[in-house]
Amino acid sequence: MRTGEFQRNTRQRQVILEELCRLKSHPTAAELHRIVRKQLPKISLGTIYRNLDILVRNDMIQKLDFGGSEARFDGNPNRHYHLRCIQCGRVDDIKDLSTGIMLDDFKRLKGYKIHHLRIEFLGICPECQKKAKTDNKDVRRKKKNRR
Amino acid sequence: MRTGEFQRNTRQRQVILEELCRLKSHPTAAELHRIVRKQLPKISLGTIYRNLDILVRNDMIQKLDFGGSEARFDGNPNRHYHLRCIQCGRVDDIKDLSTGIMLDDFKRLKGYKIHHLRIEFLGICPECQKKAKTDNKDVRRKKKNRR
DNA sequence: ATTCTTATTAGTAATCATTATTGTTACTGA
DNA sequence: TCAGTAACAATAATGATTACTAATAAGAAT
Repeated sequence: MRTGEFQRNTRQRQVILEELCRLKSHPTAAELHRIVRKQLPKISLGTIYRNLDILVRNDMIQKLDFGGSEARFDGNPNRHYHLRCIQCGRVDDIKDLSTGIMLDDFKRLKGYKIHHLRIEFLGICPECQKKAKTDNKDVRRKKKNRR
Repeated sequence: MRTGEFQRNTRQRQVILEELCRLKSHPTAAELHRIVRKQLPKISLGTIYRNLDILVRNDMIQKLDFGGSEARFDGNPNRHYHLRCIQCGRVDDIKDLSTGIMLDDFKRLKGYKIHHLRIEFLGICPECQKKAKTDNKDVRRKKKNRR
């Protein structure tokens, strides 16, 4: 699945990726739509969503869907940390986490007034692990019985 | 705003808070609706949402709105860390973060298979800080000119 | 206790981000 | 050249949440 889930490199997808990577901001799908439309006036919001999804699945970009309303997208696929404004929703990168933290003891970071730090562990819970196992068995059985 | 934003202690709000605090799981609004309906069969989903919102604003519960679809709610208002299943959306508490991490070096935690750790800094960006200042000025001016 | 005020409710409609569907276009490989 | 299909634009559908409205009931005043 790594590379090449998609087999046609359309102009739409090229421009979406280009523009997203060029931007230092972390636009929402709608914002990106507005930007890409300057080059491709007929492109639809659905195409933006569809391609962003594909690019995420191919690890070429990141989807930043914290709570709140709209998800935001980051042209940098490498994991790094983010600063989010709880008022306007704006998202900034943190280049060097450790330095950033040392600098002023969590109170301020890139001009932000930090309210709190959220740490979240993402993984697969025990039940879903079990389910995945039995699902795999089912798949194997089905494969065997094919045709 | 701390306590007493609401002035009537309705049965609906009591039961919502009670049930949420009793549960160790972190139910969605819809799940909580199903549960509370056993005691108050006529309660509507809107009432659940409205009261959860009020309780959050009064720091009596927490809203856990990571990305994904539904937000989840936690009857414990004190900050602590969470484990989230990226498959089913289930959320568990982490009681002692440091011990938890030491235990098995991020690979496993409470039976979860950890995929990654998300760190997010939440705060107010420089622009919103400026805006807040001018807004306050406006408020002061308006107060002066009252009546 | 009874009345009064209005915060809160149930029920429902509206909103908004996102996803799915549909009919069409245009690659791609035979 | 043509069949098959990825991807498109346009638009409808979905699903969580919020807003609206008339009815209800909590708590104060009488």
